[in-house]
Amino acid sequence: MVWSGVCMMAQVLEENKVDRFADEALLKCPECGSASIITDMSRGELICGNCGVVLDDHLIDSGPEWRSFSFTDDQKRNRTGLPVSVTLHDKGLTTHINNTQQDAFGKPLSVQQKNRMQRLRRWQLRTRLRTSAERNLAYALSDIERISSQLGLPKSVVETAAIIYKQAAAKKLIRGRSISAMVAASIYAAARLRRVPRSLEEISAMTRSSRKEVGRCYRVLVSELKLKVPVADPADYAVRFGSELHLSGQVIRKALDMLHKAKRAGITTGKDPTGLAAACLYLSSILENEKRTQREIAQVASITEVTVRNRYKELQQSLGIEISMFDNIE
DNA sequence: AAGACGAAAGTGGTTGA
DNA sequence: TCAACAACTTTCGTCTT
Repeated sequence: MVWSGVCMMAQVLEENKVDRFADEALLKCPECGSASIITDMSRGELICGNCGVVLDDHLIDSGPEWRSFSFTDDQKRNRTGLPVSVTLHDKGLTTHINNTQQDAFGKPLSVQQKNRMQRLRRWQLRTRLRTSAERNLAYALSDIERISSQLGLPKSVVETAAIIYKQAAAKKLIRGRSISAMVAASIYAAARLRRVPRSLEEISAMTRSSRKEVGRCYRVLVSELKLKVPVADPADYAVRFGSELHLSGQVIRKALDMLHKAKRAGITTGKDPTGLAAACLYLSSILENEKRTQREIAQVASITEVTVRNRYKELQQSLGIEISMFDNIE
C-alpha cells in the first residue's frame, strides 16, 4: 500500500520532469522565433537568448535546495546548520537544548517534564565544556574572534590564529602563561603569516597583556610550533599607514618605490619595519606636497618621532634625496 | 605656538664568547 | 650566563617657520 503510493509519486515527478524539459526544448520565442531560450535561475526568469524578451518570470527552481560548504556537505545533503568552523572549540558541532517551556506541539510542559528538561540542559552544558582545557579553548577562541574584529583582521587570520592556538594548547604551551598573551601572540603570528601584519603594540593594546609578554609568547610559538613566519615587509605596513593617514595613491606608490630602493641599498636589515614604512611615507608625503607631520605619522605607526627622524635621515642620505627638494616646496 | 631637530640617558632584545 | 652592542624610546632644550 505504502510502496505503491511512493512509486506512483515518483512516477508523477518523473513525468513532470520529462514534460518540463520537453517543453523547454520545444519552446520558441514568440517575438523572434528563436529556439535559444535561457533559464536564469537566480532571477527565476526564462529569457530569449536572441532578442532578450522575458518569457516567464515565475520559474520554480528545481535545483538542489540543500546548502553545502564542501564536497562532503554536498554528499550529505544537509538542509540546516552553520558550516563547520575551526574558530569554535567544538567546530560548531553541538546541540543546544532550548529554554522554551513547551513541547513540539506548543503545549506547555508539565512540572515533571520541566524539571527533566532542566536536568538534561544542565548535563548537556557540562558535557559540552567537559574539561577545563575545553573551557579555556572556548574562551580563548572567542577572544581571538573579538580582538581580530576590533583590529579589522580578515576571517583567514582568525582561522589561522585559532589553529595556532589549538596547536599550542595541544603541545601544552599555554600552561604557565597567560591565556590573553597567548591569544594575542597567536593573532600576531597569524596576521604576519597572512601578510596583514599588525604590530605587537596594536595587538597587546587589545588585551590585558603587555607588549613584552606577548612578544615572549610569540617567540615560544614560533620555536615550538616551527612556524615559518616571513620577515615582516615594511611595504605591507606602508600601505595601511598610508590609507590611515588619508594619503593619495601616488604618495603611497612613491613610498613603496623608496622602500624598494632602500632594500636594495641594504639599509633596511635590522631596522623596525614600521619605522621604515613611516619614514618613507613622511618623505614621499613632502615630495608629493601632501605633507603630514612627524607626529601624525609616528602616532599611526605607533613609534616615536625620533625614530621617524632617524630613519628618514638615513633614507635621505643613502637614496640621495636632496634637501633642496624640500626648499622648493616649502 | 607648532613642528622639527638633536643630544643624552635609559630600556629590552640579540649575539657571541 | 653575561657583557657588548645596535636599535629604539623618552625626555628635554633649542631652533625655525
